[in-house]
Amino acid sequence: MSRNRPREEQANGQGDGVPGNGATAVRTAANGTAAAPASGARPTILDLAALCGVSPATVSNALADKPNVKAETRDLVRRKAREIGYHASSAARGLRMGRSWSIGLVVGDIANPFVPDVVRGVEDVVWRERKNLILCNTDFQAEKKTAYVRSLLDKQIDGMIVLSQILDAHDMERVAAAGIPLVTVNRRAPDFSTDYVGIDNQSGVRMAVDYLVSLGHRRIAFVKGLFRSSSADDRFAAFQAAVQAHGLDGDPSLAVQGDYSMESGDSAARSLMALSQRPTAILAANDLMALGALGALHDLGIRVPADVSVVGFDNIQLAEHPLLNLTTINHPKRETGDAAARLLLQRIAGDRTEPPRSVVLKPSLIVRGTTAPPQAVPKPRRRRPAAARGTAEGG
Amino acid sequence: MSRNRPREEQANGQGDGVPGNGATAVRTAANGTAAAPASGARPTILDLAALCGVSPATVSNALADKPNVKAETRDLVRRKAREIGYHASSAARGLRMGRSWSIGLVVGDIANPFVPDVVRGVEDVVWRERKNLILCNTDFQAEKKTAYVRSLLDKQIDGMIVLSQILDAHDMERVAAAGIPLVTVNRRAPDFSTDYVGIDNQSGVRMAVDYLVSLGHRRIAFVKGLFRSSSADDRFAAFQAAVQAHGLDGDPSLAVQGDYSMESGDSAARSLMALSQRPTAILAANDLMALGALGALHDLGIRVPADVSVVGFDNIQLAEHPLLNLTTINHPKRETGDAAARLLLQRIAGDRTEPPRSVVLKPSLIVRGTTAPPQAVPKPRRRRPAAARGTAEGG
DNA sequence: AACCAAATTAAAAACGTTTTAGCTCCTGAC
DNA sequence: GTCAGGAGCTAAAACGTTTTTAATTTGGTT
Repeated sequence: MSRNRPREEQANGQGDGVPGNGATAVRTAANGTAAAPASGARPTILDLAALCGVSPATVSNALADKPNVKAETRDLVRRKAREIGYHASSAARGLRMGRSWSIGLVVGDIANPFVPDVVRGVEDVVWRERKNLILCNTDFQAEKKTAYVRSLLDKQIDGMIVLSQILDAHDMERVAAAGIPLVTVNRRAPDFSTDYVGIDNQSGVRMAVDYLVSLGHRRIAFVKGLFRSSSADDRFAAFQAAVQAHGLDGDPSLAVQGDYSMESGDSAARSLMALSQRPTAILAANDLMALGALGALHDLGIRVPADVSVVGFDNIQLAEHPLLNLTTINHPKRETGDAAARLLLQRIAGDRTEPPRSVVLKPSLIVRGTTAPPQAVPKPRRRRPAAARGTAEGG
Repeated sequence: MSRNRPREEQANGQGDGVPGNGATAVRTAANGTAAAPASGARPTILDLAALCGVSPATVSNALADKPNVKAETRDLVRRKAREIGYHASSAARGLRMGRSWSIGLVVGDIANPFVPDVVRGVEDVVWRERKNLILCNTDFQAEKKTAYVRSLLDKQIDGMIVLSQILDAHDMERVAAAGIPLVTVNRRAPDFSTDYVGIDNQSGVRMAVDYLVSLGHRRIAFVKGLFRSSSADDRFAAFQAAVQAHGLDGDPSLAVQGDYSMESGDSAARSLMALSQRPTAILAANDLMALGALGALHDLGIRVPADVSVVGFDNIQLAEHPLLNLTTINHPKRETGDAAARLLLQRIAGDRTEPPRSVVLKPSLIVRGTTAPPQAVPKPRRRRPAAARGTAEGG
């Protein structure tokens, strides 16, 4: 190892007395006393220190822009560092400082079209601080969740964002014990103990129901989401409340269970259409199920929106395709990720003992082509009923 | 700090002379000599060693299941480790061993519906080895790409997967110099120097063209993808070759430039329909553009597939929705991620000097409802022409 | 009883940083 | 001419592992 004698090197470099003289330093490195790193291995702070004729401590301080190093020296170090392509080892730094400059992002299923958009939001702000994102896909399995959390803690992540699911008590406790900040998204910790970002599900559902009622609908069906994922309960509860508020028919057979998948939306619609007294409108707890319903209705030859109106929730990217043209409640996905990341970064930088904060984003109604007054046009279907309505943001 | 005197502790534990005696060890820990970790801080290997009355080296060996430790001791250590919740610090381990058990995944835009599916494939296999995935979203920006690569190298990642883009020469060189394995996906390194996973674009496009020709189409338009993303050139070249092979009209105005976005598909279709001599079929380099075209045709009142057939490429999730029902070429996305991860893991575990390998996956034709013989039904549009065709896998 | 090989374990040296405590100049004030 | 104080730097101690080398114990033979 060439770097076993920094002492000599330092004396040498110092003796030159001209720290600003790059040529001298280069010659020093090249003349056989071997300040340059071994060819293959990446340079360490010792190599750089030797090359600059200063101590590792000074190199560290110079690169960190600490005030206790002469401007001249700082610049020299910086220049040489760039020259030899020196970059501090994250592992060493992490070990010493007890952090990793990466944040863990725990999602249920990255392939769900809702998720990547919020991931984008997170990435955007995390990137600005040059932190890394560790993606953990749990498939909603408890075991995988626990294992990932443990792994993240071992890595001493700076913080953690959990999307559309909750950690079990043990994991939660571990995270708290490790003192790493946690932001939950779309699903609150049972004890409200963490920072939280979500959407006002109640007002979102309310908007949808109000709108349908304003169109004249009285029998409105609801396709529920799965309990384990984002606030399905909230949305259903809100639906029930809204229905009651309007004094509508609270027929329990109008509420059917889905699991947030397109298939479940498909079968939900089929079972609803099999009812002796059909609903005139279907509100689904997410867009995927709404789209599934749309597909089923199409297959059944039931016209949308002439025979049945359909409303989704989330406003995923493809919902606005002219052939789908789904009326839905917009969930600000990117903003959600953005807010979660901001909250997390603030918590990381600031006081960890402050009480938990919440950010509740506002949904909005997006009226497209799958909604109309009930029994509107009992004639043969026109080319694209209500398509001319276009995309308008309501609320 | 309670852990400042491991020496005494060890001597103490050793004096007991009964390493197998758990009770003794526990008493040792409890009797005030402080073998237990300080309340808040997480336990280190020293704490555990003291608690078990053995040296840190033995603990390490025991946990790593090295053969040179007595079964009895190993079990004791394991038990106690679990008891106090000991987990090795990744930073320390990484520093010592020069690796990080995480792999970097560089994507252009996670919000592109194609991407999450391949990410799932990667995650699945990476998870099996309990490695972490660091997600890097480059937005196809050179600067962001370079910065991420550097950050990944600082982290001493075990390996790297780059999706649908290429690293510039400098970055490539850095990665090579660091000796970390790299797998490129959908886009080969210019010098073929890395492992590669892709799809046979040529045969995919060929299938699509063959199918359209077999339906009777002679004027087939092509919507090109953007150079910077996945093998747009390959697909266009393959299109030209196929057209030529069938002796079709090679009218250059039938090839229009897109950028893989839905909007570009929309405007491509509009400009194609503005031609004095319209194409009877449109083949797009990806599904998003094909769906964009579908939307535009719908707006223009042009019937699909009666007036114009549309074929996509990739088979993204929503392409199979009954209302879109897009005929397309399936790109095995999950398998792509799977293969890339496998290749990478093999390279990490095995010989890094072996010549680079390639995995080229086979596309397949998925016939759905957006294709039909040209001029098939010049009568008023039926409810869903060709919908009954359903989903059949061809090829 | 002594010796040897094998089986276990311990000690110590890395790994590459950051930070604390001190050291050495130098400057200006007394 | 000394002293205080600050600027600029260095030495050395962590941080928590793994691995190499050395030491010790164990058990079997003579």
